[in-house]
Amino acid sequence: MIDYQKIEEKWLKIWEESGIFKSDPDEREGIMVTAAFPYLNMPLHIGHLRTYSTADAYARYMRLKGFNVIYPMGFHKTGTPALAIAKRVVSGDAEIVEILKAYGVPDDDIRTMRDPLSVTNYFHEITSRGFHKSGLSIDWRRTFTSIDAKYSKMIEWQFQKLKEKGYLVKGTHIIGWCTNEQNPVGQHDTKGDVQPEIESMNVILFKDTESDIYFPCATYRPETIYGVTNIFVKDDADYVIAEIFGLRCYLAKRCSELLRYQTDVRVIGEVSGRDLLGRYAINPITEDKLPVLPGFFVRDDFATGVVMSVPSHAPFDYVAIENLRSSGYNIGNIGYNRLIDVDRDGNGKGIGRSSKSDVNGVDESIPARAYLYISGYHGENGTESEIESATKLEYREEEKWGRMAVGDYKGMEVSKARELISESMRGKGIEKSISIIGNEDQVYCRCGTVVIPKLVNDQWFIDYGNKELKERAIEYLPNMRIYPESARKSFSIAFGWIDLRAAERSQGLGTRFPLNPSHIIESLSDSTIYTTMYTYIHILESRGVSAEQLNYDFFDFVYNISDDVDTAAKSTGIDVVTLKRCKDELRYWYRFTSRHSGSDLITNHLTMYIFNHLGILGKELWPKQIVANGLLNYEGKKMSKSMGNIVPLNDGIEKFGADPLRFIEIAGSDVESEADFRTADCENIKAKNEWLLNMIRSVNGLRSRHLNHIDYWLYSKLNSKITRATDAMDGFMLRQAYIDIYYNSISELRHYISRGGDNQAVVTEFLDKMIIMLSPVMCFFAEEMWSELGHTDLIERERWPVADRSMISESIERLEEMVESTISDINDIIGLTSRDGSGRRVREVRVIIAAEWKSRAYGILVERKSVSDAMKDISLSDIDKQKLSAFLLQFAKRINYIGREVDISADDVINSFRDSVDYISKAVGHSVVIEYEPESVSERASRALPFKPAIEVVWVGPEQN
RNA sequence: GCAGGGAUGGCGGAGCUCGGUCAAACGCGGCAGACUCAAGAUCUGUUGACUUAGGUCUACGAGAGUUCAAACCAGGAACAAAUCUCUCUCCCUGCACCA
Repeated sequence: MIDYQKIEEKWLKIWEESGIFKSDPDEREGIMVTAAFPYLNMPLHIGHLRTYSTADAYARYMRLKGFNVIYPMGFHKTGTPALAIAKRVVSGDAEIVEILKAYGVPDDDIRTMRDPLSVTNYFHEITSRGFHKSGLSIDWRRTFTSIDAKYSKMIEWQFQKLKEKGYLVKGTHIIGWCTNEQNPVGQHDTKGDVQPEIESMNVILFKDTESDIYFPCATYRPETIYGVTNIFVKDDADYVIAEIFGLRCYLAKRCSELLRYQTDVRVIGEVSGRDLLGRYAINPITEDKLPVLPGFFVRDDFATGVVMSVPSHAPFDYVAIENLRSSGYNIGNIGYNRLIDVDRDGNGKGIGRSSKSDVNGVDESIPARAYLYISGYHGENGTESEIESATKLEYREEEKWGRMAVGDYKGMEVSKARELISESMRGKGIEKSISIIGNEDQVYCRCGTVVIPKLVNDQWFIDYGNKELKERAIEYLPNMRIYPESARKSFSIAFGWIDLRAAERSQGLGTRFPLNPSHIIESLSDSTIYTTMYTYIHILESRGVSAEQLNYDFFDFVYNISDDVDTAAKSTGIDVVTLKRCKDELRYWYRFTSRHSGSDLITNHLTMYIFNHLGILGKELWPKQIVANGLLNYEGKKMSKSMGNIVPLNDGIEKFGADPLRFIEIAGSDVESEADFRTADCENIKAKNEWLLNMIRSVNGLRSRHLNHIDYWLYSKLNSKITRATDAMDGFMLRQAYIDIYYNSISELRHYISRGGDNQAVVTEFLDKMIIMLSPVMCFFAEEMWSELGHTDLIERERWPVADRSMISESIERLEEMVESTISDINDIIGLTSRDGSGRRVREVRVIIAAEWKSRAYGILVERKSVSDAMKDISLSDIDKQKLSAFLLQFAKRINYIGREVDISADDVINSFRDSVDYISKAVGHSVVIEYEPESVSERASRALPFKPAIEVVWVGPEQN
């Protein structure tokens, strides 16, 4: 068994000692490969390795191609998740302890995570170790973290530039907010990690008939204004009269308190819900007089606590009305007017068409009632969740297929009418809007408080909506190399809608925001142009330059915004040589950069990466190549905390071996698609590796001698493989490349051996080149096999093989295929025909090779695409007309799609089959004779085709046994 | 809701850019055989249905639609969709202050 751990340790040590991955500028072309640096609030799992190993394979490939390559790596410590972890650990949150344990963090270590810094420091160590063990070819001299003092200096400069160019703007913004902790609440701050979804809702104002106070009714469906029958309030709740929207309104007391966070609310007086009952309000559009009634479903902590009732189209309203009616409550004269027709196929009926329930016989006269029926709600025993689903279904269908049946927009699609109605009411000042948290279930902060929307004033944003910047990005997009190509579209869409992006936060680790030092620079914004720093950070470190020296002059000079080295030297106190080295090295490595990340970062990080480069830096420093890879599943399922199926990176390497893991992640699927790590695949690769190693060890037992047919075949396969694989690599089609390099090579070697191949020189060359090509992916194992093959230098110093085109022979490969397919045909025929139960046995098998003229005739037919033309062709005039037409006519039906065949003479085919006759006999288990069509007496001989010999199975009857 | 992507055989997953060479690569899994005292690993074959000669039929979420070149001679008619169009159903991803 191959001991992967031992091999890994061995080569890690040798790589470390040789310093092979440290690179400085030289006469070669430079390439910098970077992957989005890891955020350190959790250990990485094997899924994260996908990006890093893919980037590594690319770096290694380009090294083999003769480029000077660096693959540097930093660490991201900025932001709030680490803070959230520390807070939860301090508060003794059992859940976080469980999660960390699931990631393999020991109890004792968890207890040390009492502040964000120790959280990130802890994971920094673990992650760094994981990167080493994964075999990433990183130049570790160039590492840093996003909270280093020098990093902060660079970020401050970046924001200075953004400000100068007018990309920083102030504005207002709605966020999730915890009223208890007085903090913004993001996904990782909520119970269950749910993202608070902030939505806006319409509020329509209905004037009280007795006063100038309004009922502000929150609704998603302003178009139903034509069918409002009454107003609902919560009768056992407290209400207030408050000034809001510049008017006096009735609001639920609790709502008035929440709405304060997003608009001005001034409470004037209090009133109980019960007091509101019996009043009347005026529909501002229809001017109907509407009674105020108690609604069982009305909440006094959501929106305004005042609801307009449209019982014909809102199941809750319908149920509330019916309940009141049956309980004897005096509801006055309330009827059901149909406002919207759902008519999907023009027959006037359509309710419930998209539902799976049986909708036959539903009375559609009152839509809300019909939807309740479909959803299984039948009277008294109905549940709220049934009403809920009726509501959803009705909203959805009416939105999608509904047309207005009444009002000013009669006949118009609901979705369109809604907008117009809303617009018109806003114009008249009778519709306003508010923000609400739209999640189905309430969202709670981890402290237990309900999350509410809050309007933030005076917030700084990066203006990615800046027209000129946007245009520049859109224009530049086609100039970048993007893999997979489909990601280019995602970018172009993201470029279209990216707009204001908050640039600062009130808490977390990171660089202070220069324009508001009490805030921290938001952590996606502080990691956009940091890749530049990889190019010179080691110079600063080795020259003992301090962070304080890194003023704006330094960065202006290094980033080529200024050429004034003397000013920079003077104001920074850094010597001219060092300054110039920094500048030169930045330009050297930035001539070609390859940026790697998961495809999930296209719409945020990668887009911001591009925009910041384009916004601040000169064109020579703009991004050149982007690679966005898909994610990784484990045993067919997404890895997640809740599924408990997370494999931490370091565990994964120990369990599966870095190389098999890398192989599956890098080459197991196309870059763009989701990869799947399956243990079975991993075992399969390990077994193949065993076989390869044994193969290599057996090479010494072979001898070199003159070349046979099968040796040429293997050479041809090798060289055509090199051509294809190189093309695939250059197009970032790693999976395709490695099917050829790995799987196909192994089966070719197997075939070679089964055909009696045993030439040492041939096998050695095949293995040498194959292993070199394998090394970008299985870096440790390739190194080990390379040394097993007797090489003393590191494989990293080798060159990617170049195909010897003279060794590629289509005909040799085709002949071999013909032999194989003939074997399989013979087996099929025997299998099929020996089922007759007669007990007869095969005496021998005749393989009849087509006459020479057939391949000539076929070639002409392919060219002419016409049987008659081919018949007339003078070069075929020597052939018997009858035989010729019989032969050609069998292709007539599919004449337009028969392809050109490799040109092989009948002699070559015969020789090849005669050489292989023992092999064929063995494979079919019967004696085989090879015949040439013109000389054959077999009645099947005429069936022979140029690329497919005729087969005759000769039987011995049972009586002769 | 908005935007993007997808639906292929027991499973995963190619192919669909340029409709005929696709019963559909490759890998799992299943079955049979070899090896072994045995199991595992490995190797070989097989794995839609039917079939006594290399073939036929049915198939690529559901439903509908679409069109072309050529075929010993002459005149006439005509064929094909995983792949194109539309509709539906279902699934996945992103949607902002969050890494």
